[in-house]
Amino acid sequence: MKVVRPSCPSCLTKSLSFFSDLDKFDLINLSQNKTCNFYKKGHIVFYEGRIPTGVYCLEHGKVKLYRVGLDGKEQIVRLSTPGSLLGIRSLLSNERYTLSAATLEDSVICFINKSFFFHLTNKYPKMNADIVNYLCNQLKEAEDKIISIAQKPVRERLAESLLILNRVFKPNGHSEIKHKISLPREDLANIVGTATETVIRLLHDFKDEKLISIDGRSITLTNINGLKHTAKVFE
Amino acid sequence: MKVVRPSCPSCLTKSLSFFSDLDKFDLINLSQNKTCNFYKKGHIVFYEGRIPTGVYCLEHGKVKLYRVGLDGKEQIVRLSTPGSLLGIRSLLSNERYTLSAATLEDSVICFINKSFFFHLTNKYPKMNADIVNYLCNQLKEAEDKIISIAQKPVRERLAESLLILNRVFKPNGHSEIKHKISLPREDLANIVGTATETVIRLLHDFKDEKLISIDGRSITLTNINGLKHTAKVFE
DNA sequence: TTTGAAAACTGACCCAGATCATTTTTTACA
DNA sequence: TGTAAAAAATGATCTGGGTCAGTTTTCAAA
Repeated sequence: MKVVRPSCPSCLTKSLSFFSDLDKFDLINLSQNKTCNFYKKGHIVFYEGRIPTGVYCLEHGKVKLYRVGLDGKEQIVRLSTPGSLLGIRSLLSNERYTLSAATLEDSVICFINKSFFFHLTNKYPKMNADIVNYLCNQLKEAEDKIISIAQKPVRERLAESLLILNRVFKPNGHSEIKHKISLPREDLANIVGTATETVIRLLHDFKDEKLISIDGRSITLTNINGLKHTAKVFE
Repeated sequence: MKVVRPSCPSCLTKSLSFFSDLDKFDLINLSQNKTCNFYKKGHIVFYEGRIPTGVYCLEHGKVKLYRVGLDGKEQIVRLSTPGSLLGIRSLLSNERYTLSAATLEDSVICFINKSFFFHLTNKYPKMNADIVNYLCNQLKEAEDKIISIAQKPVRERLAESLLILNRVFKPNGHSEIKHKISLPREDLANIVGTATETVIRLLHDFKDEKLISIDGRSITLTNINGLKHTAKVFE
């Protein structure tokens, strides 16, 4: 875990994040009050059960938030992309982390301590409003997931998850370009809430149905509308 | 749906709610700015898809929040008890309702319009903090439910749900007294995320195992620790 | 370029829990 | 108090998808 020193005023993900309204002075301040680390793929950012002492800001890379069940099986609850704050829920409600976070690829993650973060939220009311909005969105997505897992068969859920991953894993701003989803089948299974073997079998079916193409470990969606149809997603 | 007129300053659920810090003046103001209705058991408070114009405050009774799937099967996402605000998530994130709300028993529910509600949240910063906390809790509970549905067998989930219902349906403050859970088996199934017949069979098993007693339609938990054990809940 | 460990894949088998059809019990209300 | 409709209960059957035990492929490091 290497220490790196990106500066906040020039941070590329700033515009995506909660810090977009900070003035120049506070951005420099933020730069000085944060610590920033490089995490190799697969490394753990924080563990469930630990007490938060601040908040993590994902600058580059991808992170999974998950919980490990009694039988050792993990359930991925959410994926995070650059600009997201990790662990903010536990910090705000003053509780231990209820999820663990691990990187899905090499990532750069900054850490901002509690007191400085709250100093900022107090100074910028807009930040508070953004945070409320963020929590609302997460709640909506969590409720969607409850309904999806409770009611839809695995086939539909997998199609749904592939569509979501396609959005999440898309390179910045290039929505039209076909890109690869590169995630172990096991992680995919832990997102969908099923067994790895079932994911593999269904991916094979999807390939036969020309919905996706598989190249080694990575997946490309070749028929988005077809997938929406099999996912029974209509909007 | 009868109009009733309980006064906010003397509202019994005030102390449980987000309005506990309002001064006398604003409580009287709130009384005058709200409309309050009596809803018979089973009636709908709001429908998924509608645009919120304010927020509902449950004064008396019980409410289920649910979504109906494509096949007509409903999934209950959450239950609300007196003092809760209904529909606040959609109001705050300025979206349509994503869930429907219906009463589980005769209830009294007040409605506070958007502008007056935001007037209050602006005036009382504590209200904002309480709301953030409330959202955090709901998010945590939603995430718990995702993991529970994805990983636990129905038997464990049913035991878990009975324990939660026992807390939710408990008469005010009397935690030690054994009371009846009176909820149709179908609703119970829609909470757990399973078929009604499966709930009935498992309740029968629980009865045989002396974990609960069944009296007609209502259920009493007779062995809380036993249920915790079958639910694999440890805290 | 080789190689060995990890990931992906395949096949066989099985069971938790869904579905459907029917009977019995409960409860609301005439 | 009787009765009809709703809810609960029971039985039979079926299947989606989990589990286990292997084989094959991929890929990163030597």
